[in-house]
Amino acid sequence: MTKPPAAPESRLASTEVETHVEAFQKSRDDRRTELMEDYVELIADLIEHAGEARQTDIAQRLGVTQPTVAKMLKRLAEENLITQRPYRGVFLTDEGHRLAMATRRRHQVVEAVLCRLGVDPDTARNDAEGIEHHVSEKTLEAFERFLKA
Amino acid sequence: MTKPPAAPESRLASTEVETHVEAFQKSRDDRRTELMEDYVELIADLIEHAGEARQTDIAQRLGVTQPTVAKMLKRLAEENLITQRPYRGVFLTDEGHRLAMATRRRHQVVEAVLCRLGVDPDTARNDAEGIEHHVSEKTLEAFERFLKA
DNA sequence: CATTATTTATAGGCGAGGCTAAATATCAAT
DNA sequence: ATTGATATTTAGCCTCGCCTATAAATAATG
Ligand SMILES: [Mn+2]
Ligand SMILES: [Mn+2]
Ligand SMILES: [Mn+2]
Ligand SMILES: [Mn+2]
Repeated sequence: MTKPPAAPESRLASTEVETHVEAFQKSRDDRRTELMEDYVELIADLIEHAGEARQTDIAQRLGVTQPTVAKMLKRLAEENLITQRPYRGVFLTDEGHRLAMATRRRHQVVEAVLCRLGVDPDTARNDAEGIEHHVSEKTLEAFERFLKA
Repeated sequence: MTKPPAAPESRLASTEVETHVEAFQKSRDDRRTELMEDYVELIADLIEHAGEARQTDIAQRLGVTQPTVAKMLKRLAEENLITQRPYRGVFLTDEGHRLAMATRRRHQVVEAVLCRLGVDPDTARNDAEGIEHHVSEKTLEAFERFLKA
């Protein structure tokens, strides 16, 4: 559209535009859930390794301030991913736990793939922390097949 | 910190925390530049394939409204990535062009790697649109080695 | 050249995600 | 039990990225 269908590139334009916009929309969508995934994954880790997940611990690990964490935890509670007992730490709901485990799996698989491709462990961990949120189920399965081979 | 150094896991805790926080900070940092990268890459594509990049075209491709694009273009101009000539479209500065080419390279390499690993083309394109922004130079080089092998 | 269509600009609003500062509440220790 | 340290809550404030509605400018057309 925008210009009449006479221009040479316009013939394929409409489908091209649709596939393009789909990718960008998925990307924006992923961005909205990235933080929630990092939180539940971190909370699961803290509970397993430290026995509890308090706001200050979470803040320290994420590198943000504690009031920032407090506000986000409210959102996570509203979304039924966690419950809170003041001064007793944060706990995952069943739904939160499922999301945490799914995120952890993706994180591990992505990191392992990077390592297998010769990336050094530090870089692999750092890059995986961002990449993990954009890996679809299909891509994840392809990664797992690659690791098994 | 937080607890005395007596707890069993605390011995490694301090370095663990630092590496963890580094990954999250990189992830947040990448998120800040994601959008700018998508814009300049798209603008380069539009100029090459359509001869010009107007606000309405950009909006249509990204799947957002035109005022959203107008506002973002102001930011990109402030950051010296683009220049604008009203009703004549958007143009990349040298800096913007360099960023666009770097982003395009990453996009193509990531998409190619996914395809090589057996991901179908549509999924590869969609996932690459998000993953590309979190791939460091080291990982990119590993990807390129993998593709050559 | 006057009218219409398209493009761009502007105003105002909303939620997410970050911050600092200050008030509360709990915990720990003397 | 009092005091001091630590943890949590709350209150503003900011920027970014999205939106709708509208106005203004330009382009295209009869
Ligand atoms: Mn992450
Ligand atoms: Mn992770
Ligand atoms: Mn992208
Ligand atoms: Mn891209």
